[in-house]
Amino acid sequence: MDNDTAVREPRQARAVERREHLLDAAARVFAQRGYAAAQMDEIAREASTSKGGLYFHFPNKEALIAAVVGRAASALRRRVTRAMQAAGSDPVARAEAALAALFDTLSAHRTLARMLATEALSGGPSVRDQAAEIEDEFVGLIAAELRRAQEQGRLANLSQPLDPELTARAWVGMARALVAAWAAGRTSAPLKRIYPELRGLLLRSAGVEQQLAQSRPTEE
Amino acid sequence: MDNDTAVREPRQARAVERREHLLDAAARVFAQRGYAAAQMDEIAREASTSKGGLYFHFPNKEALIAAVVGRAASALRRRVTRAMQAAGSDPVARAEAALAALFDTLSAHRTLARMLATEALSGGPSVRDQAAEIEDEFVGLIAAELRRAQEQGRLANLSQPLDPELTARAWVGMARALVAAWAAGRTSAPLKRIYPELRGLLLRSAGVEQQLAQSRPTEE
DNA sequence: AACGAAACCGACTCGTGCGTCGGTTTTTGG
DNA sequence: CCAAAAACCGACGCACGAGTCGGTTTCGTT
Repeated sequence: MDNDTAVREPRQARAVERREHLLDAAARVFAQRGYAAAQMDEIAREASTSKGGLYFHFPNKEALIAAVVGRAASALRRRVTRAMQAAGSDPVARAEAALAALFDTLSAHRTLARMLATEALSGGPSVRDQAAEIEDEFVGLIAAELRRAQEQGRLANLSQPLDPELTARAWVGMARALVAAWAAGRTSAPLKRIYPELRGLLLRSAGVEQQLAQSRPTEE
Repeated sequence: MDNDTAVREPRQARAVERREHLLDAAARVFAQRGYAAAQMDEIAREASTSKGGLYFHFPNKEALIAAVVGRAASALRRRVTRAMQAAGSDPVARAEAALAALFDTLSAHRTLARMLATEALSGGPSVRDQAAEIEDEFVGLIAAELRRAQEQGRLANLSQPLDPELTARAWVGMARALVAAWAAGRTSAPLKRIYPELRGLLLRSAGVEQQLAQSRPTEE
């Protein structure tokens, strides 16, 4: 009938939607089986399509997992930066918000957590590098806030001032370790109890004076 | 000639020695290539032997990496427990000594660090489990000391006392993150500077009063 | 020396799973 | 309604690498 008021999705949109669908399926399979054990056939089946259809959208397995990891990273990045903005301008609050968002997001999606914290390491070197870069990105984000906090004298002043990047990496390492243990079911502690305690460890480690130490439930 | 004062190694010893040699080669290759990409052929070549010879000592690839990881874990365990003994009876000193030994050992052997911190994750589920168990073991070791320290009132007394196991896991997570970043060359900080700072982060995070905070160079 | 067992060798088998490709269906534009 | 392009299908080809196996060498024993 009418073809200018048409509601049809102009191909591009369909393609994007389809791609998304495939990525969902791939993420599920990769998360469950790990990179090596995940088979392209199974991913296709999981997406109710065929290998040919899958290969129409992604040139090979490596590119597929790269896309999956990349998308997960974007989602994470979005959440973290939003949380930081919402936290205002206080660097300590922003750094803490970033960690909280990271922790929340990962623990809300076991799949995503497994993906980034574990399975990404089992792919080829390219995926490993990709995962490392993502981690570095978050470390950088937090390190920047710590640096500002330090300049404002919000951190403990020690004989030698602490290195923001090193501290940020340690923070992320803590969070990752706790999430990983939880995701693998190796810890008895329920999630609710973990974060507040982690928060305490983080802040104390950097010598932040905890004037407003009320546990503020992790938003979202 | 004489057969009771014989110096010959009674086969058993030779076998052990050979096995050790093979494990060395395997460790190198696994560390460099990762589990999946490491080929039995290459390991054999690295050990200047043949695939048949390799398979005479190990039934399959899985068993081989399990042995490699197991041996590395033993070495680590030996060092850590010795360091703890040497640290005396003070629980805080013992916990810290354990971490220091862990950090020292890993950072002294890039190969070993890659093995445990990274490559172990890329093996099959069995290896992953093995690695997780090893980590849990160290976490338990440290958690026990933290618990004692807590009972002696050496830790910050907060509204709710901190969970020793969770704290221990966070500590190990920190150490692992820093070692991994260093081993992958993603951090500019030289090793010498890393540990003292890590030590500060650790102790502060648990609210330990640092009466004897002198940096005591990591022994060995 | 002579025998048997342990240790070692490397060419071959064989399962597996990635990626291809000719063909079919669906969508789009005219 | 009709091409033509896009999207999809799934059987097949093929490389790869773990594990096997018959044969050879080394070593200890008598």
